[in-house]
Amino acid sequence: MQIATWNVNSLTVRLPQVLAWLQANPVDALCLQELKLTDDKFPHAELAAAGYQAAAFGQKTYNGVAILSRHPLQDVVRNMPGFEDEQARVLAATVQAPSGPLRLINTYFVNGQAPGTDKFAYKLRWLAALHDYVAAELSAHPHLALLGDFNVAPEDRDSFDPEGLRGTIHHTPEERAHFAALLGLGMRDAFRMFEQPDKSFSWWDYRMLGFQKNRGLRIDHILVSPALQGAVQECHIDRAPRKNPQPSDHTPVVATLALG
DNA sequence: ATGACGGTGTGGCACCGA
Repeated sequence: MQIATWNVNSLTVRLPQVLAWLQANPVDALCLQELKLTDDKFPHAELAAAGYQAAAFGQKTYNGVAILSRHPLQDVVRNMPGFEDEQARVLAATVQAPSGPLRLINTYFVNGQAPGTDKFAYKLRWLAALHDYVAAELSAHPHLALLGDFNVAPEDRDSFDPEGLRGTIHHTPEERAHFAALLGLGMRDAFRMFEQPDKSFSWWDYRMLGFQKNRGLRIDHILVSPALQGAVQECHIDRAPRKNPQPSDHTPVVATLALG
């Protein structure tokens, strides 16, 4: 059982790359963020031809999340119940795998722009709501994974310049406290369950040769519930798609679970 | 300090991302 997350920065532009990646990496489920398209434009047919059904939650221009799966998807929920939000950032679904049900919460965390801005305040409200939502989902679904673009570099080692960027967006104590609060629910960062190369990142700025210089951040994550942790066999960042022509600025994170 | 790159929109640049 393999699950993955990828911020594609426009599914319209990146669909050929997603299809090529799925052919080379036939994961059981793939969570996508930043679709930047409405649901009527979602490419269900092309993905079905590749063996994937999809639950999509999009909007025009910004945001948008989808869960692709080789197995049936059930109990699809859009956004966080009780948290009013005009932005399409959260999509939950249960993957009915042969090994049993696996609840996935696909999230596109708020960027937050900079501390002190309205967007940052929105980010903190959103993070607080997510904590409560994950807590509720955990009690209902022991086998739970929280995947997505977290827009938080959890630790200094998750940033190419932790000193220079200290206190700036993705690096603030407030954001990191919210990430830690998710771990406080018993969730674990699958990537950090294993030894990993130094300077492992999942996003690089398009500008100033960010990728070539490995000036990146690790902000895309897969968190797994206590009942899943014993099943996690591997987790890695796949840098290959970042080398494509016309790449997304993010690249996929993949985890392998031994379920059943 | 600013912008650098890339995507979207109804555009001729502005806004947003991270």
